[in-house]
Formats: sequence, C-alpha cells, structure tokens
Amino acid sequence: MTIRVYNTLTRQKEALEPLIPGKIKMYVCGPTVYDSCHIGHARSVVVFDVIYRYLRARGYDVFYVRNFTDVDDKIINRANTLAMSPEAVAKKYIKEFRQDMAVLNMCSPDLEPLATAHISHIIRIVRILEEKGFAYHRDGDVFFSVEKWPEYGKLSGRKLEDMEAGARVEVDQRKENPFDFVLWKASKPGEPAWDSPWGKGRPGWHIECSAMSAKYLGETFDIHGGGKDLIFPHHENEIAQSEAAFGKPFVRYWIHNGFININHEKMSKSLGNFLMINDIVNTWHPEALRLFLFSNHYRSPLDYTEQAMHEAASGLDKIYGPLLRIEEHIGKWPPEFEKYGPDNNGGVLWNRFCEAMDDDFNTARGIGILFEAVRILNRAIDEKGLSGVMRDSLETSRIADLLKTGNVLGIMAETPHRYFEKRKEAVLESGGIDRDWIEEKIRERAEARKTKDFARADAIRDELGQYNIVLEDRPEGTIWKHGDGKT
RNA sequence: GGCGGCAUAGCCAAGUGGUAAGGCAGAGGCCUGCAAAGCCUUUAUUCCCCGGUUCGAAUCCGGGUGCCGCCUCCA
Repeated sequence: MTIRVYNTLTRQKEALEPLIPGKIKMYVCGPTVYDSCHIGHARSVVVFDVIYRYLRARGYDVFYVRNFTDVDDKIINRANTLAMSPEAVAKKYIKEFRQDMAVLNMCSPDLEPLATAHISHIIRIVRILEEKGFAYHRDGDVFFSVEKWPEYGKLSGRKLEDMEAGARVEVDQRKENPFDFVLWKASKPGEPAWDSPWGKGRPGWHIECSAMSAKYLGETFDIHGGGKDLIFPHHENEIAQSEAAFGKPFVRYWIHNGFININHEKMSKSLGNFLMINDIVNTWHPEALRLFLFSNHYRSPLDYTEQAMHEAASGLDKIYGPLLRIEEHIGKWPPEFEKYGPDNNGGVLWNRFCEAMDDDFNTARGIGILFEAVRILNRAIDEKGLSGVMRDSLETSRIADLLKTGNVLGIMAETPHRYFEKRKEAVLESGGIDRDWIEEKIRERAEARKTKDFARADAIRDELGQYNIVLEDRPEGTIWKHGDGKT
C-alpha cells in the first residue's frame, strides 16, 4: 500500500515517494513566539503530529524539524508592550508552547531550531542570492526580487500581474516590485541586531526556514507543512529563496492544514474570539480535543463549538469504556498480547485504519473504523465475557490493533483507570465533596434497595446527580462516574 | 478584480462511477426494582438546483444558486 498525500504545489493527491526510500525528512513551520498558543496552533501541530506518528508506524525513518521564529516585528512589539526584552518574550512563549504541547500529548520533533541560532546560515544564503542577482539592497535592507524568479507564484497559483498590489498595505517605495520581500532588515536602535555585510540588522521572516531546512534536511527534502495561511506569502517566498539560491527543487510535498472557526465565525483579533489551548484543556480532556481535531479532514475548515467538544468527550469515554473493563479484568495496563495471540501487528482493524490514513491522512474515516471496532469489542465482551475475550486470539489482536490506532492518533495514552479517575477528581473538586461522602451515600442507597425502599434509593441517586455523579449498578456492586465530558 | 474551497439525515462527518461508513442526538427492544453503561433494531429511495455523459453518478462534464477562505500579520 502506498500513502497518498495532497500536494498543494500540484493540487492533487500523489503517491508519497521519499527522496531516499524509507526515510522522510519533514519540516513544519512552528510558531512565532510572541503570544500564547490558540486552538489554531493546536490544530496545525496536531495534524503534523499525527502525520509524523503515522509515517513512523508505517515503518518510515522520519526526521522531523519544527522551528521557533524567535526574532520578528511582532515579538519586538510585544516586548515593548510588556516592557521586556525581545529575547525574554521569546523565551517565555517557547516555554509556554512546550507546556501546551506536552499537555496535548504531542511528540517532540527531532529538532526545534531557533532562527536566532542560525544567523550565519541566513546571511550566507542572502549573500548567495545577492551574488546571483536575485536580491538587491537599499539602506541596510535586502530585498528578494520576485521578477527575477520566473516561477514566483507557482505554489499559491497566482500571477504577479493578477495580484492587487498594495490593496491594503502601503507599498515600500524602495521596492522594485511591490511583491519583493525582505530578506534582511536593518535594525533600529534597541532592536535585536547582528553584524552583516549590509550593516547591523536581523533576518526577514521567510529566510530562516530556508536556512534551517537546508542545514538540517538538505537543499531538497520531502515534506514541508504548515497552516493554509502560510501558502502565501511565506511558503511561496521560501520556495523562491531556496530554489534561487541552491538551484534545485526545494520541497517534494507541500501539506497545509485548514483553519478553525469558533461558533461559525473566523477567529480574529477584532472579534476577540481567540480560543487558547490552555482554556480548552482546563475544561476538556486534552485527548477529547485531539479527537475533535481529527473529526474531519485536516484540509477542511473545522468549527469549534461547545456541542462538538461534548461529542468528542463522549466519544472518548466510549473508547475508554471497554479498555477500563479489560484493565480491571487483567489487573494491569497495558495488556501483554504476546501471551494471548500470535497476530498482534496487522489485524483487519489495523489494515482498514491504514487504508483510511493512506488516503491523505483521512483521520475522520479512521475514527469511524475505530468506533466500529469499539462496538465489536463491547459486543464480544457482552457475549463471551472478559475471560472469553482475552482467551481468543482474534479478539486480543483486535485490542492490540485498537491500541495501535490510538498510538497513531495520540489518544488512549492514559491507563483507563487513571483516565476516569481524573474526571472523578474534577467532580469532587467542583462539588466540594469527598469520596467517603459519596461512598457513604452509595452504602445508604444499597441499604434502601435491599429493603426495597426504591423511593429513598432514587432520591440518593438524584442527590448525587446534582454533583454531576452518575451511578452504575454492576453485578459486583455499584460504582460512580463523572456525568459529562468536562474535566 | 484575481485565485481557491465547500454544499451528504436534526447536528457533526466519511464516501471520486456500482447502488449512502462512523459519531452525537431521537425512537423501540434486551438488561435493570427503575436507571446508567453496553448490545440489538431503527432514523437520507437519496447526496443544493437544472441539464448532460453512462447500462449505472453523491461521485464525471456544463450551467446556476448559496456559503466560506486567500490575495495584508495570522495556524
């Protein structure tokens, strides 16, 4: 089976054929560290996280680089507002970003280079561009001349003459063409500055990615990704710079993820509806957020709503449900499948999941298959009992497959007991109650049930319901759970 | 003005030529004192509209309508 990916450059799905068979070199544009991360960042990072995980699961040796843009106008502005140095601002938000990523169960890239640590590489490329005649300088600024690069516009599918130059921004009169972009920027006093052939200055936004990707992945590499908004101008400019400088194709497959809307509205500063990762994971389980993000295709727009998160959270409970039953049955987690069955890599479930993922990382389809598998597993448990299931190699291989898909999606990473326990703790905290009190209520209810005082029993259940507690009467006794998807 | 995307049940969503996955919500059933959880059944004669190609189209082609994104910093 070959993996097919939608390539923004060719506007079609193509078979993924890495430059070096079996190896994939992937570069994803990371954040400009001037503020906290919002759900849009989360989507982008999660999308490439699952691509990374899937490619590895399919046996590729993946080298994954994601940069931090740690020098930029936005950072300088932010530093002025906060009365901090730009370096301190960058450091603060890099730390925050890493925390957010850890909470969201994100794999770390193999490398997370900083723009400011690669100034000499950047300068070297700007000089090459200047020597080759693709760049010109004006008072300490160096610009890339888009007219010298005939293929300019090939990624975003636009022609220079079709674009409304300066429609919304004032054009710098020193530019030869309004779409010329800055490679190197003269620093004003007090701004971060490095010595360069053109005087004290700092890199333009796009050049760092050309420099760092070339250094770590080579002048041609396999996958380059980011949000859709980066197609123009950022990635268009990267292509121009890199291909002009190195004289060879830059990237084989361009992958771009779609945007997130909040309650059917675009996220924007003016609407003030930016949703931060931190706000979401304070309310919902991080894996519920991941599940939500995978609920439709990565290139489509995705609408964040309270209801959608509820559904994702319910779905996650549904997935963890049978896992908890298995954990309780075998008394540990994760199960060791070698003991139960020979075939634990590549059952029907895993193969169907791969089929979905092979088709341009179709996680929505993959999740459909996963839920089907959960239902089949629940049914098997109902019919054969847990010991019956765990003795059946067909069933255990399905469980192994289920955990494998979870590993690709970055969910089911908690032990089931712990997953539900966390949610129960949240119930205790928000209700200001403790376990003993609940257990006492459950005992009282058991007494009432014994004497067939069902009115009393139901009253106790209703009372607990007020604290978002749900009771389940099981053969082995009554247990309590959290009532809704929030944590 | 230029470029691109989308339109599938109450909601979310997969499906790119062979007769509509999956989730949430709803209805009925099994189980239960009643519930909850789980399971079973059920919920689109039909995929925005109109034409066309085809034995056959949600899927391809032409036209229309509606919504959205980008062209400016933005994931």
